[in-house]
Amino acid sequence: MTERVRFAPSPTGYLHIGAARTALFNYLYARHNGGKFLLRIEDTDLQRSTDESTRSILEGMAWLGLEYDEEIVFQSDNAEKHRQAALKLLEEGKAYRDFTPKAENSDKNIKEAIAERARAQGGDKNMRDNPFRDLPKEESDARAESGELFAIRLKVGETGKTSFEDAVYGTQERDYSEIEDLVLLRSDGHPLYNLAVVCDDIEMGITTVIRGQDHLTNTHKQVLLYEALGATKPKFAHVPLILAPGGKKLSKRIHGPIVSMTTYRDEGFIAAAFRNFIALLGWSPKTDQEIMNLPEMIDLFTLEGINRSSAIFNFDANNPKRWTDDKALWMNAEYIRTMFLGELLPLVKAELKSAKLWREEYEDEDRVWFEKTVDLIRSRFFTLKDFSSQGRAYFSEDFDFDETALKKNLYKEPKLREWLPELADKLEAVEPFEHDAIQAAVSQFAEEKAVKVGLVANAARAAITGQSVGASMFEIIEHLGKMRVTNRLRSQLAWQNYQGE
RNA sequence: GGCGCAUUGGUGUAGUCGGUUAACACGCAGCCCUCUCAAGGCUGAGACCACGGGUUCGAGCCCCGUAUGCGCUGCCA
Repeated sequence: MTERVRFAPSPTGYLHIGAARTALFNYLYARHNGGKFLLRIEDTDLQRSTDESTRSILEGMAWLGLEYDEEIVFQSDNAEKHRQAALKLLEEGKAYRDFTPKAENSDKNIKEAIAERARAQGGDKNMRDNPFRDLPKEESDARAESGELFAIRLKVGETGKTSFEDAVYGTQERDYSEIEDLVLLRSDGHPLYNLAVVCDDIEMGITTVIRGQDHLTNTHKQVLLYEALGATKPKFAHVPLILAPGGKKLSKRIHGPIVSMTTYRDEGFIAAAFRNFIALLGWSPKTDQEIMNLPEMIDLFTLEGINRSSAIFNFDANNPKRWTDDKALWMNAEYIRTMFLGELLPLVKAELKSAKLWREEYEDEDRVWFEKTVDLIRSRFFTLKDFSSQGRAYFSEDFDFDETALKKNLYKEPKLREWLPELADKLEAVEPFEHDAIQAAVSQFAEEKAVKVGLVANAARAAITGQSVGASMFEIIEHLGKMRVTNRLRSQLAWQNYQGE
């Protein structure tokens, strides 16, 4: 039987990092087993669902390269089928009408309210005490016909327990006494989550459900539904949650854009790198290999490799250098410096375009120069953003001078103000304008001034690139060319704010 | 409150049928390389494997308890 799995996000916000990982795992599982990866948008909560969210989820998945098979299923389109299923269960006596008037829940602090109520009841709550549970059919029918509103609840058995085999957490059991008679259909006829999920999973022929561990207890209710509906239940695999530092829940409200997939795209992450990073949160190939491309990941992925404890996504909101997980940043840098140049170029192009630094010549007569530039500077960069910030001097004459570069490499030796233009004159005469000849010229110049080569080279770097760090100075000089280099060395721009030391 | 799940260095993870100096990666410190910074190479700090009891000649691995965290407990998803 071919495996069919699905990713089923509710469109109530952007694509959350945890959801993205769930999608990834589903995708990997499907591809590893030659199965189908389906997408279902769970938009049954009309109040909170938005098209904007759906678009953002789709964008995030496309960015990560998670292509789904078959048409997207919108859960709201199936509402009528869900209702029919509930009615069928009612007909068969497996569900009952509950005429209790709907309690108005203010959705503010609803979680706390529920927990509070549960605490007050203690552990003695009898899940089978609904007065309408055993209402005679005739009376129930009569009240319904008279127009009285009712919800439909599943009639959970008096004794017994549900059980299922979880591929990650092992055998799971739950006594019926712990499961309430869950509402299937709201009194306004609106089908609820558990019913909708089960109906759709059956309809879509889902064979394995891979989802967050927060659904582990929901699964027992769904197992009951599969049984009532006479359907065979799929395999289940619950994946551990991704938490914020300190083991707290990673939430949009508290942690902001750090949890959104789009943030990483917008902040210059390589999709392959981020995908690689989140794959390793809660899953391991059980080898020392960490850098994996998609085909390798697909090849190595198994449910057995998923572990049970939740992972912490590390970051420090107060430290700009650690705005997101260290390892994610490292991995992105690793990808930037080792990926095929041909794959990196379009990404750099997009970044330069958005920073208004892109010139069409880079794809035409300056193509080779552009490629060499990217290759020259990429090894020190962490994100694509660095190409337009730290790397700005390579693409524009209008760049800023880094404060450290100014103080450490220029202002410390005031004579450099005269020396640099002199160095420019010297370089002017270098022919051919190549690495070794340039190095010889700079060394000679340093010797004449009786200073270390490093002093001159670092000063030149500051004046030419605005940075205190970067590639070999001689390579940079050769690469940028005589014209730009001499102009920048003669320019007094860097000394504008010099106030003496 | 009840029920469920989890617990290996700061973080992500390895640890086969119980016998290891508890491994790898990120991060951190130092050294080498060097015109700087990365990269690379080398070295180091950091975990009595949450805690307490068992079982055993021997436990990170098995059992029980406790603590902590998380999840569920809704006519939300």
